[in-house]
Amino acid sequence: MVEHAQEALFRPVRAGNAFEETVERLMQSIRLGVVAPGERLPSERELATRLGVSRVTVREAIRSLQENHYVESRRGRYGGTFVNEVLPKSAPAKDFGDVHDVLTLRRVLETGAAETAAGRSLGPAERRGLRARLEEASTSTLAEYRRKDSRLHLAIAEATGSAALTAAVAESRMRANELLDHIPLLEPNLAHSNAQHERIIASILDGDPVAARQAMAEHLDGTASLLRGFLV
Amino acid sequence: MVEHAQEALFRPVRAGNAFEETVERLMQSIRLGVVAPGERLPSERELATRLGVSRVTVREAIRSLQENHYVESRRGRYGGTFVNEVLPKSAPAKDFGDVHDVLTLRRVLETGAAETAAGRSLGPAERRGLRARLEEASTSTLAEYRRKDSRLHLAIAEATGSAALTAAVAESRMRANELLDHIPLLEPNLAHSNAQHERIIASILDGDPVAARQAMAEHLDGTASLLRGFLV
DNA sequence: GGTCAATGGCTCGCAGACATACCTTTGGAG
DNA sequence: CTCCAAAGGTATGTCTGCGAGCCATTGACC
Repeated sequence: MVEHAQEALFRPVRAGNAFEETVERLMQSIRLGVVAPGERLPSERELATRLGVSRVTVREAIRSLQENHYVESRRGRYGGTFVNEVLPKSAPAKDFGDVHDVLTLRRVLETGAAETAAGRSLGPAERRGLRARLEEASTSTLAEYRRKDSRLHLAIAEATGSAALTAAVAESRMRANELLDHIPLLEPNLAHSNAQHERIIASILDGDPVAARQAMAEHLDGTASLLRGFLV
Repeated sequence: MVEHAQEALFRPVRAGNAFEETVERLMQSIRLGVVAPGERLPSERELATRLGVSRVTVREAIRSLQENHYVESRRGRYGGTFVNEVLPKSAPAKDFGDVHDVLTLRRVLETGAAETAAGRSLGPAERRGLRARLEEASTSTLAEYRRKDSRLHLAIAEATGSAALTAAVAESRMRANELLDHIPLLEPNLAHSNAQHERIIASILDGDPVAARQAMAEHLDGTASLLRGFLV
């Protein structure tokens, strides 16, 4: 029997209970900027259907987000659950146990996504989307940077046309962001990131997979070494 | 709100119920050759702990595998649940809906894994393990090829030192194998695969990330185009 | 001003999964 | 030959999560 592969295959079948998983997903969609401040989440009934969870569970998750001041709900038609304009600071440190794990997977997924996206022929809508996200990120403030940055990276993953890859990137980014939230974000870093973003997007739009991978790798390695420096 | 990223984030939180997920995991460990024919699965109590599931659920899953002639259980000390020497043929065709999805993610993960593994300094045990898996695969018969092939690829993923990446590769391979089980496996393909395997492992052991990625990409693209040809 | 569709708010009974405890079988060690 | 540890086999009470239905609120539209 192959010993080590078992660790992967016999890992827990579910990360947490339905409630916790649901909270996690909604948090992700907010923290990654998929649903921006002021915007409305899908209705409870729709979320229940899409997340494959009962409405009761969705409501419990939303209540939890309300209590932590991430969202507010309004009743009546045209009501719904809205993301607050001012979001709480991130949770107080979790386990940094597997920094290497997170960073390794992130690097593989995101450099692969950049390369794959560059190798496809993108439609005009996709090209516009990428440019728009790039613009968003480059003009963002320090406060909203992490969210705009994630939206850009998610857009790149989407440009691969693979839902599974997009989901994997979202998951990986969320884990990486948990770590990144604990190190300072400085203006110079931000400017540097923006320059790298431009190179990445340009390479993708030019259809140059090698350059896109290379640019993404440099971009990620930058924050990775920052992280390793701060956490060790 | 970014529309498409929602598809990834608002996907179902759980693939199935605890029972189905457990069956899936045990099937994976058998079909991927992590537990070989004749070998014993971990005890029910251990599986329950590691999979984060009750022993009742583990037993139901094992019963299901028994009924499908994948395993047999023996009582008493030194008993246990053993993988049958002769395994049933794979299930009758599932949905080929997202071939592109599966292949895209597989390519990203496995080329990334090969590159990462080649970029690390591997210990003697890891190097021996890789060579052993290569030997296994190259001397295998047609019948057991898919399993030995998976063991080799999993060993490469393990060599990255990232459990998360290994788990992702296992998951991805399982999905890819479901597709591959429906196309013929011919002697010439097998010989070709073996040659490619040698190049991949050689590049990893030489510490040449670029060559490792390149070799893995060619290897995967071969079966990918085979698949696309047969399924379209 | 009335209507009504869509949304959040709420309740209750059922099925699945769980923890826990105990029973039965088996074969190696002493 | 006896003992007993470790494995599968069984039973029971609890709790989480689900389904389904209904209520309360709201604002656009007529």
